[in-house]
Amino acid sequence: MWTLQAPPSPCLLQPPPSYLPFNFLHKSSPVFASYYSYRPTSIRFSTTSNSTHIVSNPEPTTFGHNYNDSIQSLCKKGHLKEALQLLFQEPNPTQRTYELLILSCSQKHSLSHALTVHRKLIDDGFGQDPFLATKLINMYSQLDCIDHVRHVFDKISNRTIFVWNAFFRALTLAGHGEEVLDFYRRMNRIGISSDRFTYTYLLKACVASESSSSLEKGREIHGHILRHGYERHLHIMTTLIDVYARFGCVGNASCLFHEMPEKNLVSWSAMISCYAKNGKPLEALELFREMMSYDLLPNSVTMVSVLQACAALAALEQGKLLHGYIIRKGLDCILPVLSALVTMYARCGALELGRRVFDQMGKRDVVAWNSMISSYGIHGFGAKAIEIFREMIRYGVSPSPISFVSVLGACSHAGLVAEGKHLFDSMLKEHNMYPSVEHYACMVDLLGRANKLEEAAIIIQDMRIEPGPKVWGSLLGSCRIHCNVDLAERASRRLFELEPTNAGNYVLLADIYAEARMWDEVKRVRKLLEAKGLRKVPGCSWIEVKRKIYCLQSVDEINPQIEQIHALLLNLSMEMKQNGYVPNTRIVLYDLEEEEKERILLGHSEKLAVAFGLINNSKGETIRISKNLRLCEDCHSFTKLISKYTNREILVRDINRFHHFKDGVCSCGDYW
DNA sequence: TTAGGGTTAG
Repeated sequence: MWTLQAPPSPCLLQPPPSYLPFNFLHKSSPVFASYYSYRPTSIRFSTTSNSTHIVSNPEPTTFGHNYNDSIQSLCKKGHLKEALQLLFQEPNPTQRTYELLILSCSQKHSLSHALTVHRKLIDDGFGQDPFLATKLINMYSQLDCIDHVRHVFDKISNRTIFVWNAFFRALTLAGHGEEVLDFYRRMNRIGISSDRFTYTYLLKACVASESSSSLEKGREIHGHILRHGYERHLHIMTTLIDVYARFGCVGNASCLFHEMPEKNLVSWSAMISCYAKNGKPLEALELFREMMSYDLLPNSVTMVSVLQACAALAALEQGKLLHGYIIRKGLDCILPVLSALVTMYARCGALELGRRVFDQMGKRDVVAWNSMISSYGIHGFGAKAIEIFREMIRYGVSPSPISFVSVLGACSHAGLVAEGKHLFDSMLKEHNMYPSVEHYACMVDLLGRANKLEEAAIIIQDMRIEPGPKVWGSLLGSCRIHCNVDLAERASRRLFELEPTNAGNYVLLADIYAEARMWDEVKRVRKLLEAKGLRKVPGCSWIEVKRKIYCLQSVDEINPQIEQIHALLLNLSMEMKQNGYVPNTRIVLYDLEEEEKERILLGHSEKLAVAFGLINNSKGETIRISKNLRLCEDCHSFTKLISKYTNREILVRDINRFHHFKDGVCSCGDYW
């Protein structure tokens, strides 16, 4: 159907009639000029089809402007209210008009204006336009209004693949990954084919889904991708690498990456990030070097992952080189890069350098503040972490859930129980934030470490949400420190149900039994571990010597200096034994002769790294080590004595925190 | 019209 509307009256150049919804034509209003330059001819073409609206209003005015140009110009300048006033003046807004306004509502993050635009759009007969439905879904998604997203999706009858894709994206962003997969099945049942965009959203939905079978679903989508011939698609393959990375399937990710026929900076960065995040920092740095050898220049995103890898390795010299590169390439004004630098320096033991980067930041977002809070935390400066936390609030930055995890973690490392409790209580009272499982886990850790195990158990009992594996894991960890067998058995029973394949839980329980000399129980847990085909994560320590990073493992046959290392450790051990060192053989999980247990203890990766540092570093140079697990009691007391005996400063960062050994004392005050 | 990688914690 064609509708030819009456041409506008020439009186449009006169002042507007008084019935206009807004008094927008005050001379100071930015819309004033636009209004008077607008002279549409308003020929509107539309069809009755529910899928197509060809509505056009393209005529330039005498002044070289048309209506949509005016709307666009107002939107660009951020004058959304005025653009809306203009909308109500126009008898024939077009699809383009609404597209511009929807975009502007998203940018201005204004739900009230969004609702106005949406209502007017329906009144003007665009309610079934799939193009605009897609835009509306994106808009409501950005405004965090998932119910409005659902409403738009429910109402639109012509659901093009664009509409489905936008809906999947919105649901995923809102954390409803599980639902995406249900709708995907529905979409398949009614015979709508996916396109390349659908697969990337489906994969992201698998990651967002909290179901225990998310990985399997991801693999299923991978199968669909292969069946539909997208296995060479750059974006889909990159997303797939990221999905496997997030599930910790480094092997799968690496296979895909190496089989990709075409790679770009994003795919390289995704793989580097996968290694950095999954305990393979050396591989991350190696891949970064390889990428650079192809003259592919890293961007800020790549640099963040590489800095993470340096942080994991405590590779200070490498980190400094990267900092130089970041400055040369002008990436030192990008907030995530600066936050990553703060963390890198702190995790490499150079807290002061991290603080310097933090102090020089012109602008600080909550992540930057959190980086600094956790940096003080891992170094054991709990009071300082609380001070930074308070300073952040004074500066007007609202704490995020991670700010609380960081500051509570800092209290935990420093044994600040009362302060931690107070901060925990302030979450709801002062910041209107309900504690999550992570926060409860921090509280259990705080109380547990401080040997208030029963109080920690009561916290779990009174939780308003289901205690997850993190909470029970914290309790089990505390039972390990204070050797509480009864509570450990309770915690591990739950953990074995919740995380049947996490080897770490079985090892912790076996450690507790070993410490209590309950050898039959140790054997039982070990058998359970073997029956499930699980393996203890092997301990490994990294050390940087003359800008090169070395990895030492307890069963190390790769290092050419291994014999020299063993000999040095044996000598040191014998000499220190004469000066009071007693090997803590109780932590060895096997019921062996004392001598054999001592030999096992001397083979711990952290001691090998210390010896390697003593052999290869210059005299007096600080030894910096990073370890993938928690430092064991024996390595801790051994390193304390070595620092005194060899007059060396030794920095060891374990999975939890920093240990700064000097003159026979550790900065953690033996509380870790 | 839609798309891929990143920052903070335990």
